[in-house]
Amino acid sequence: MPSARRRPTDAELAILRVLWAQGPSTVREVAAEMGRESAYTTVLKLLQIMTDKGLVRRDESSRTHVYRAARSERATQRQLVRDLADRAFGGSAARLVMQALAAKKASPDELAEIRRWLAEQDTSA
Amino acid sequence: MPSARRRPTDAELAILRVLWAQGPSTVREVAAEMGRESAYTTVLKLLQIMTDKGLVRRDESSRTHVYRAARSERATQRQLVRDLADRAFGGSAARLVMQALAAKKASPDELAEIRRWLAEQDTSA
DNA sequence: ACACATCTACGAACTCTTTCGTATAGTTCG
DNA sequence: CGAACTATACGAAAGAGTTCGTAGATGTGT
Repeated sequence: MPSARRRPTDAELAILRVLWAQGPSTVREVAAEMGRESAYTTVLKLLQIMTDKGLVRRDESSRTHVYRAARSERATQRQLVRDLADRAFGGSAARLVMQALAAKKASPDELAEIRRWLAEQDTSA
Repeated sequence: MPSARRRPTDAELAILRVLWAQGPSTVREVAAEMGRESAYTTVLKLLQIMTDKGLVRRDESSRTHVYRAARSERATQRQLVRDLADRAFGGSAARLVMQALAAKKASPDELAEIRRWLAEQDTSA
């Protein structure tokens, strides 16, 4: 039984974003945050599927269930980046990085943050 | 709204990788490069669909058609990075960059290349 | 010409994702 | 109690993606 780690679909990721931003939430809270783009039962169904897949955990102790993301935003982002690097960059994170910097202009602040990060890599290596 | 830019699917991306690496190719050449994981007609069907979508161009001048990627590898990579930044990083390329660096250790050479890139940004700005 | 190989076109099946309506049960409150 | 409200569960449909078999056209070698 291969522990095939699947990446979240688009709709699933949209829900995860809400859960990461707001913390544990009910179906209604998630649906409200997503606007009228999805009906209440659509969000409910997605959350049920995501529970089966292990993407979210469900607290059923009260009648109104409360959902929370099973994995952190950072861990999920890492998985997605790794996946994209493998699928489109021959597994090279560095090449992905340079395309990322080219794809959207980073602000001076962001560039500074990246430089700081790189400097830390130097000292810690 | 005809110019709704869709991202290539997994199977499409696998084929594009072959076309980028090998240049314009026939169905047989693509299928051979992909091993026995997909039957010949599967590759053919995908290429037909990709032609309709505008992902590849088809040269029909000889009986055996020759396909080539419609967009460059770089342009496609950029689109994918932008898409991922929007879906999972709040549109911030810089945050994606730092996760990319964390997701897979970059080699010293790669880190040096990134520093060089950053330095160029400085001088040109 | 005939047999055979190779090519494209196309349809059908199957899975996965996404959407939402309806059914049903628990809660609230007049 | 009973009407209105809110919750979960479930089914089904619609769409996208993937796979491959079969049909039919075209080329090749004997």
